[in-house]
Amino acid sequence: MGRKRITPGKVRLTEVAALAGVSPITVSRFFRNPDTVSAGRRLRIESAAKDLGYVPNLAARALASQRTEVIGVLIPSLTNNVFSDVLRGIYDAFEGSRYSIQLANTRYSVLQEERLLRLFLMQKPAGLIVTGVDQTAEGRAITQAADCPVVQIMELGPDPIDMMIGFSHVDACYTAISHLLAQGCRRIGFLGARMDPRVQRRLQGYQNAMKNAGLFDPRLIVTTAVPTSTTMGGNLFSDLMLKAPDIDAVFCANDDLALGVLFECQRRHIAVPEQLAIVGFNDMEFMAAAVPTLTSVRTNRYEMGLRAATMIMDEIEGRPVTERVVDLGFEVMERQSSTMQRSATARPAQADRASGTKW
Amino acid sequence: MGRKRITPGKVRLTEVAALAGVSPITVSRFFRNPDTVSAGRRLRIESAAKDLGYVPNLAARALASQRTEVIGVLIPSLTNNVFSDVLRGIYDAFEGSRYSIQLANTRYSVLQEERLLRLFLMQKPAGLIVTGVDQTAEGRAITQAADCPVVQIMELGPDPIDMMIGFSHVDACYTAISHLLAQGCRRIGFLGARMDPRVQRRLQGYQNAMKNAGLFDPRLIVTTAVPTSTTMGGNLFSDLMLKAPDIDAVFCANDDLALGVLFECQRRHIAVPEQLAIVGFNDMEFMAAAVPTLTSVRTNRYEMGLRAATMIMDEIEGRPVTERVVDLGFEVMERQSSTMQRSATARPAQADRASGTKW
DNA sequence: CAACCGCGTGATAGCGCTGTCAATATCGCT
DNA sequence: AGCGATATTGACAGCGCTATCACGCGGTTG
Repeated sequence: MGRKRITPGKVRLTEVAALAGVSPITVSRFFRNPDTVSAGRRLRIESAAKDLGYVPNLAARALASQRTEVIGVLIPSLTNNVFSDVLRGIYDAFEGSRYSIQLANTRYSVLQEERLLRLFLMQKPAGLIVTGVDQTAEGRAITQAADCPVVQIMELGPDPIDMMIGFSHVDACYTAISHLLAQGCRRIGFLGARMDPRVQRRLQGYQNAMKNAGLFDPRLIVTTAVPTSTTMGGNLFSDLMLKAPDIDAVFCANDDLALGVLFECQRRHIAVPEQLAIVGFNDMEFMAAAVPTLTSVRTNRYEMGLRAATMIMDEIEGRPVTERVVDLGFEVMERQSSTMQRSATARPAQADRASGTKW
Repeated sequence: MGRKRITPGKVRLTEVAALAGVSPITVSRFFRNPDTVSAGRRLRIESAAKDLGYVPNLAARALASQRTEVIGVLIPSLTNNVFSDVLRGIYDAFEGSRYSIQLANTRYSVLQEERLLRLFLMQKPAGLIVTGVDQTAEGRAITQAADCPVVQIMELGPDPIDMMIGFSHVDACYTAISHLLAQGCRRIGFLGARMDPRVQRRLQGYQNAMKNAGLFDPRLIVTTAVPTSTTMGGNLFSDLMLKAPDIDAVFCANDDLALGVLFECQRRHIAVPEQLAIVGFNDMEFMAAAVPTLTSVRTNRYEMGLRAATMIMDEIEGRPVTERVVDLGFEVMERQSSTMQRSATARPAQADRASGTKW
């Protein structure tokens, strides 16, 4: 004969309604949209709820309303600090709201991403934040089919699923290389690890810049599929020195690599920037503290997370989102490692000892 | 007269049951515990569910069963990479399980932590992972009252809420300082930022070691409440040099600070380790790549997250957790920045230029 | 002055699943 | 063969909330 559950001092909508002298549905309305309830009842309900210590049951709400208040966030890595900045922005934006964040790690795999997308979507999330623009066709399709706001973050692309916020990695790298060219560098190496889609777009920007300058040489490019690390920066740089000992600058697809290159230069007594200029990407905090200070491309990661979250909430709550594709831009932070007063002649880096070491 | 919702091709437990020729409750049992259903029906249900593309409705499950499958995780910071390693372990462990992780950021505030604890507990989570042992009394009480497994991570303490996994920060720092003393260092500085409870315990370990050696001097300690950063490492070191110019070693409460100190030494032409030994804490990846390589205290953060999650799952699923307090230990990774063959006489660091710089 | 609108409110009937208990089938044993 | 014990299975009645529709009421409209 069914369950005979005893629900002792449980506080439900009904209890609040009884105390406030209204119907349960009115209490429900009060919690979802106070404005639809007349002022008098509003006050009575409010105090009744407080007196009883009422806490809404989210599972019941989700079941009855057929939707959840979960925001799904898909990022490729939990270790890469680039994403922790974005995440902080997202969490800060949703802090105190009724939405809760469901975070998942795609590990840079589009297949994993599609699987997780599917997993999230079957729970009918209130919104979705996904990294990058390289979802599988299937993943795009099911995401588009789900009618919830979606923001793609970290980069820009021609065909947003819904909304988009990021910057052009191609342009960012192109600009960084242009800066090196303006400093008189001619043999500029490219170091990249992991080679996820965003790093590949940076490589594209590098190639564009070098080809435009008539300086492209495939031997200047050294990459690996292995995840990035400082140690890897040193290793990649060592490889590069074997392939192209005459380099006068290195662009690193991220700052960890750049730090590794700096250390390797110290090990090899290569003067930075006199013999070799270094430029990184992301502008992590340590770049400005290094000796010499390291040039990098600043990206607005915290703001990206913050605004992505805001766009989602605006969309959900019916506030029109006019800017559906937001370019957050970037800035080349020119520091000691790439700025020099010198002639535009190439000076190879293959020295065994530094002559005018600054550090 | 109630809703007349049209539920077109919706696949519920009932639909699967109809196709499989069993009752809905049997299908429900099949999904929760396949062993309780006879083999014949098991196969029929399995294929029926697959044919129909059945997806369980988690909200309905949570409402009916009065519990969720949410694991709450409370960490103090999303930026500090120490926690991203732990998180990675936690996410890896729960990957593919039925549990979903709810992450929240206490921002190093016990009040925030208590608020979030309350927030989580009212949703009846399946488990809870909290950072550290310094919850408010109120926070401890409500957490203990909730009957779900709880793991405190990152450190150890005398009175676990439920389970605990970490290591002794006091011992770890004591051991690191002992290493420096064994190397002949006498005037060992302590640099700390943020000064959260764990850093304070490291300071305690430092004080114990220095007092035991009869070398304690409060002027050797420089701390700040500001969050840690590489730049801050340089700043704190500069302060220390003003207060105690005769230091021959610096212990940094984390690796960012240590890197900042290294850079500041390069700026000031102080030879490491000849004039100044440096030891960090956490053993981030870059420590082994620096020039000179930097000594640090390795902690098993990934494993900590992994095992905390495993303990939670074991507890939930009725597998007895015998080791309810796990000491993961630590290891002093002795590297160039703190190892030297030299006499035990103090050599002050206040040089203006390096004589035998290695880098 | 009837028709109409919109606001605030309430009654009703689920949302899709599981706890509880009863019923039946299966088995081992005396 | 008879009996209790053990696995399987099912019926029923909610879990706590919200979608939907209905209604009353004051104010506008033609």
